[in-house]
Amino acid sequence: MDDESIYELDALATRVTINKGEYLFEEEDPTRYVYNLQVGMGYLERLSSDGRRQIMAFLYPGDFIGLIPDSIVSVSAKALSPLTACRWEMKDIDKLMEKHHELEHRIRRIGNRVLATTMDQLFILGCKNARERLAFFLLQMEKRQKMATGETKSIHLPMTRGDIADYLGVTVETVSRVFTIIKEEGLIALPDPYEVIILQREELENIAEYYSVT
Amino acid sequence: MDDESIYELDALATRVTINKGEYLFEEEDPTRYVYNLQVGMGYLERLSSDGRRQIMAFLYPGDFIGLIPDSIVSVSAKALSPLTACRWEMKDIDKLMEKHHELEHRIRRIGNRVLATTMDQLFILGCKNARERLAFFLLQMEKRQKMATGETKSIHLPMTRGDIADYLGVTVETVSRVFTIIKEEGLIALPDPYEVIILQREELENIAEYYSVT
DNA sequence: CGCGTATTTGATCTATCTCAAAGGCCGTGG
DNA sequence: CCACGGCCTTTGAGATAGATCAAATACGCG
Repeated sequence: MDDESIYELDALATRVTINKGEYLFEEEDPTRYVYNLQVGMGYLERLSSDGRRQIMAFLYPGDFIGLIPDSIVSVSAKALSPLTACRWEMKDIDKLMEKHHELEHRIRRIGNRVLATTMDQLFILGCKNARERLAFFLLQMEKRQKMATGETKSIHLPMTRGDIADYLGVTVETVSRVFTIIKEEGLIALPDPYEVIILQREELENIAEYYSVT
Repeated sequence: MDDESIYELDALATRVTINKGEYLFEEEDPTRYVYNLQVGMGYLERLSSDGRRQIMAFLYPGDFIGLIPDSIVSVSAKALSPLTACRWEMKDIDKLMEKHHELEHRIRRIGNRVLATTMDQLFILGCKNARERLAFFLLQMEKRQKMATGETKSIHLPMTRGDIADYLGVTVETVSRVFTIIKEEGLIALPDPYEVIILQREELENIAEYYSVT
C-alpha cells in the first residue's frame, strides 16, 4: 500500500483496549467500525435464540474485523485475552477507499481470504466427523499462529474446550475425548490442555484433508 | 454502474452454454474466468478424497461466480439445468477494475454478500438439527427464487434430495423424512417432490431462525 | 485456602446414519 | 406404442457416532 494512504489511515485510527471476556462489538450494536487486531486473541460468534452458539472464526493479531457491514452479517467479537486493536469509523474507511483505490483492492483481497477460510470451515462442518474436525482445527491454528507470530514449536490454544466445540459444531465432551484419543495414538502431545505439539503432521493432514502451505 | 464500464464489460463477454449435469468449471481447473449466470440453475460443490461432497451454494440467474481466485478456494460449478452464462477472463476484469474503480466496489459488495450467506450456512451446519436445517433451506430458496424470478407462489426445487442433503450436511433419507414430517404437520404442501408451497411461513421462520426480508 | 470454572471420563440415550427394499418417473430403443 | 433400465424418492428396521447427564479431578484467582 502506498505511503500516503498508510499515513492517512494512521491519522484516523483510535486505539481500543478491552479485557479478556469483554466484547469488541456485539450483534445488535448498530455502530460501524473497522478494527485491526494488534495484541491478543478473540473470536467471532453468533448466538441462536435458545443459547446455542457458533464460533465463526478465531482472531489473531493482524486480523481485520468488521469489514463487512453489520447490516448483512450479525456477529459479536469477544476477547480471549486482553486485547488491543486499532479502530476506524467505517465511513472514514469508505472515504479513504474512494481516494486511494489501492485500499479498496486490499480490502477486497482480505475479504476473499476470509470467504475462502469460511468455506473451508463449511466443508468441515458439512462432511467431517469429530476426529477429522479436530485435526483440521489443530492444523489451522498452527498455521495461523505461524502467520501471526512465527512460532511453530507448539500450538498455544487460548480458547477453552467449549470454544473449540462451538467452532467445530460438536460438544465439549467430544472435543475432550478426541484430544485424549489422538494423544494416545501419538499424533500429538499435550503438555497441558492449552498447549499442543504436533508429533505426526502428515498423519494429521491426511485425517483432516488439510494441507497447510509449509 | 456507469454506462461506459457496462459497455466495456459487454464487449469483453463470451457466452457459454452447457447441459444439465455438466461443469462450468472444475476444482483442478487452472483457468481463471468470471461468470454471470443468465439462464438456468446450478451449484458450487467441493468433494473430499473419499467421495463425500459439500454443496457450498445453489446458483440462481444473476449470480456471479468465480470472483474469488481459485488459488485460494477450490470448488466446482455444476449445472442443474441447461445453463447459459456470460464469461470473462479474470485478467480482463482485473484490468477493467483498475480503470473503473466503481466496478471493484461492486465486486467487493457482491463478495460481502456471498460471505454473509456462507456464514448463515455455517451457523446452520454448526448449530441446527435436521428439521431446522430444512426449514432454513426452504426459506432461503424461496427468497432467492423471488429475487431471481419474482415468483413467490410456490418454490421450485431443481435439485435432488441428495443435493439438498449435501448442502445441509445430512443424508438423503433424512431430508426425505423431514419433508414428509413437515408436510404432515401442515407446514408445507408438496404437490410433487420438486414443488413446495409454504403454508405456515411464520412457524417455519421460527424453526429456522431465519427471517427473510419480506 | 476455598470457590468457581474447566477438563476429563464414564454411562446411557437418541438423532441421524446406514442398509435395504418398494414404488414412481422418464427417456430410450425395439 | 410399449417395455425396460436407471435414477430418484420414500419408508422401514437396525446400528452408531456423538449428545446428554453425571461425577471426579485439576487449576487459577481472589
